[in-house]
Amino acid sequence: MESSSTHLIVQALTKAIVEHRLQPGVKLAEQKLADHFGVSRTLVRQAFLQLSQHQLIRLEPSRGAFVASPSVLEARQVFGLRRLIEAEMIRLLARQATPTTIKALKDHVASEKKAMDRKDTATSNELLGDFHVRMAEMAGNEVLAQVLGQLISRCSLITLMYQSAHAAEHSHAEHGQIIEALAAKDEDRAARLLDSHLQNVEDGLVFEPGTYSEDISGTIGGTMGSGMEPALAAT
Amino acid sequence: MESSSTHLIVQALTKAIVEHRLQPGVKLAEQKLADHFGVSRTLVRQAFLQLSQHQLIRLEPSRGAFVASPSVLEARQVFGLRRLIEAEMIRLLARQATPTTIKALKDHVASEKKAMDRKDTATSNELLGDFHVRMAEMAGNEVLAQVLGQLISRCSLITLMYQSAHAAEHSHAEHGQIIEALAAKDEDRAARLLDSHLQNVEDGLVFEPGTYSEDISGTIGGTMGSGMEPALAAT
DNA sequence: CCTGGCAAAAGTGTATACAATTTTTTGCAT
DNA sequence: ATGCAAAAAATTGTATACACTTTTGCCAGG
Repeated sequence: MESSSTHLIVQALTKAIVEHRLQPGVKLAEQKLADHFGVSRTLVRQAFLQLSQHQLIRLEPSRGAFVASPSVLEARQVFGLRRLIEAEMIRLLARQATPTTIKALKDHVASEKKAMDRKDTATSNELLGDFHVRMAEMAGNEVLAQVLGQLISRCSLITLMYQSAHAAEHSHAEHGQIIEALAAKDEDRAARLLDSHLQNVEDGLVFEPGTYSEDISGTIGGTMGSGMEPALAAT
Repeated sequence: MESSSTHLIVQALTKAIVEHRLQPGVKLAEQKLADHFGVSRTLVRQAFLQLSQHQLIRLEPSRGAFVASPSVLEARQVFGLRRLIEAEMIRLLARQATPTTIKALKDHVASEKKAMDRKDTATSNELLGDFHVRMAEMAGNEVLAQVLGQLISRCSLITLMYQSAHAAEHSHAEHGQIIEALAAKDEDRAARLLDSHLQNVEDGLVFEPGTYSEDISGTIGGTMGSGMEPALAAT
């Protein structure tokens, strides 16, 4: 089992959702997507199942799949869990960080910068999120990295829905500061910086009830891939 | 989407795996299970996809589904993450625990005892694990409860594979102590107790390389349900 | 003009069919 | 007997078919 076709579809849809080319609440029709990817509904459905487990879409019985629109409560809980996990993670990392680790993280932040400089918001959003996963990986716990990875995917959706105008220009700079603290083996400072980093993003969210219309049937398959630039929304 | 039939199959298989009626490495044939549940392979496959995301089975392309056999490394990482998450969780809980909370937890531990008294190892294992999920739920973060729930499922597999003879008779008693600390709003003590609780279980594991044969094709569909008593293996 | 309800269209849920792959069996030579 | 090769059987991967549910569009009645 586990065809790679399915995996490709999952990746394509995840990217589209995380990059906000598919907006929260939009319906995903099986046949349309099947045609778009040139496969049968079977594979699209398999992809749906995986995406729903990642909480990127929600499945309604007999009604279909919709891009998830996380509630305010859920948003707070996801951020809460991230803070909780990452707080400990970074202490682990600080204790065992080698020059190689630091170098890798610095390289990562450098590519963040490159993406931002050329105004490639899609890529820079992705990289800004990946920074945290990178840290988890280097803390030497794949399970942690995996769980955190999923939480961060969900954060992309959340930031799209609730992030206020200005948002995350600071994220990149804060990443740099965190690395410095890690390099200096200053566990406490690193933890403090990371926590306020996450707190900043969370505080930047505007939690207003009932934004986003439920099923503006956007041009799904049509724009997929050629899509417009996504909004800035990162961590 | 999301038929409840699929969900039933997932639950049945999860139960069978967690209760150790299906041993690590055993192959799960689609048609056999389909016949057993009286459905088509389609639904079994959907169930497989979900189980693989929960890391309870692994899918090998063109070869099929096998009950997962977590590596030593993975076992340590899962426990590591649990310790990390639960350490903070219990502090949250201690701060906001109400008499109602305490009552609910006490009731839970009471049902643990009942199951243990009547030597119902399957149920008591389940309840011992659920205790931790209960705490997560009461800490008021569903996302946390959900993530922790998955980790605990994986722990069942791990304890089966690596738990030494005596194992977790202490778990039940330790749960009681934790509740007392929570009731007393003694955050530090609760955290300490929980941490050593998890540490105890982890220490009880014997990590020896290459136990468990890979594909002893056990009587899968045949014994499902009537199965032998599972080993004691809990948290 | 709005509303309720019925029929058609579209879409989802599950089973089955068929192609592709892997595993097992068979038969032959060493 | 043992090992290898080809054939047969079993199993998985994907597509398609069909039943059932939801949505849409239309028309009659208010």
